[in-house]
Amino acid sequence: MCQYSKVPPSQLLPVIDDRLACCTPLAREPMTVEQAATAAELLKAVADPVRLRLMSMVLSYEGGEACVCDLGEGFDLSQPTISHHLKVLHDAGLLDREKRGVWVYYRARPAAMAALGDLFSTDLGL
Amino acid sequence: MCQYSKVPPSQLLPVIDDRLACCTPLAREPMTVEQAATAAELLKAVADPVRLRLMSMVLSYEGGEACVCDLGEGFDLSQPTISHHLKVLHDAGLLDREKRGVWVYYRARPAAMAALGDLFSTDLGL
DNA sequence: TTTGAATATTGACACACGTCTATGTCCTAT
DNA sequence: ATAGGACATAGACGTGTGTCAATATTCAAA
Repeated sequence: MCQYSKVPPSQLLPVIDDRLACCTPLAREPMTVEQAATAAELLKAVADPVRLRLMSMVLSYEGGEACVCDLGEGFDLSQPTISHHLKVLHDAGLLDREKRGVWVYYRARPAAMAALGDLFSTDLGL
Repeated sequence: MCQYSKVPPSQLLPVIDDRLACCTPLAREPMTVEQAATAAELLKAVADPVRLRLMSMVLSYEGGEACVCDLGEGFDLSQPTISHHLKVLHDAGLLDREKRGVWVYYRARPAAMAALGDLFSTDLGL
């Protein structure tokens, strides 16, 4: 629980990102070396139980965003460790970050989520 | 290219697996610790550029299966390293393995692929 | 301006991971 | 029975990763 009393103010504007519109579905044709490298970076960021839970918490919070002070709970981990995991997700382009006063809010980037979804999509091209 | 002359015989029967029907979508509610652990194992297996390309090659091969002798090409890696990566994918439940004569054929497990797809699915529940 | 709280950064450490060489196993053809 | 090829396993080695304690930074309240 946050120990400060002020209420988080506004919603974040959705951020549009095209850096990740690279990921072909896994199943249609062999990936190129570059596609595989890019996709693997994304997947490595998310391939950790703590980071998966963090992503899932951010996504299911009201407004799709969450304060670090709320995210830290439920983990038996030190504050720097949580901060580290959030940084990994942010550096991979999966989470957006906004500081409001003393707090920092994280929000999932739709483009990155879509890129992950596309990787494992099974629709046959139409 | 395979150095043996015999032609790969039959198709594999599709394998039905329920061990992986565990993965809730990431976005609807916070994952449990167990869900995150299971999903992270799957993701870690696939979060490597070589393994991504291997998966993609297997999936896009005719009949959805591929011989190790064909998979090894296109990589600047030793045969044991390719074998190691295939084992990782197999141990994670992503690839099925069948030995036919001297060759070994790998085939993607639909249930595991579906589990990965579900993780990042954005459909809202219906 | 000083204090205290929220978060990030740094540096250290143990462990996991990707790769290789060397070797083993299993199958087929001779 | 033997030889050779396809694939797996074992062991070694360097690098990457998750974690922590300690410290720095930034902001708000008093």
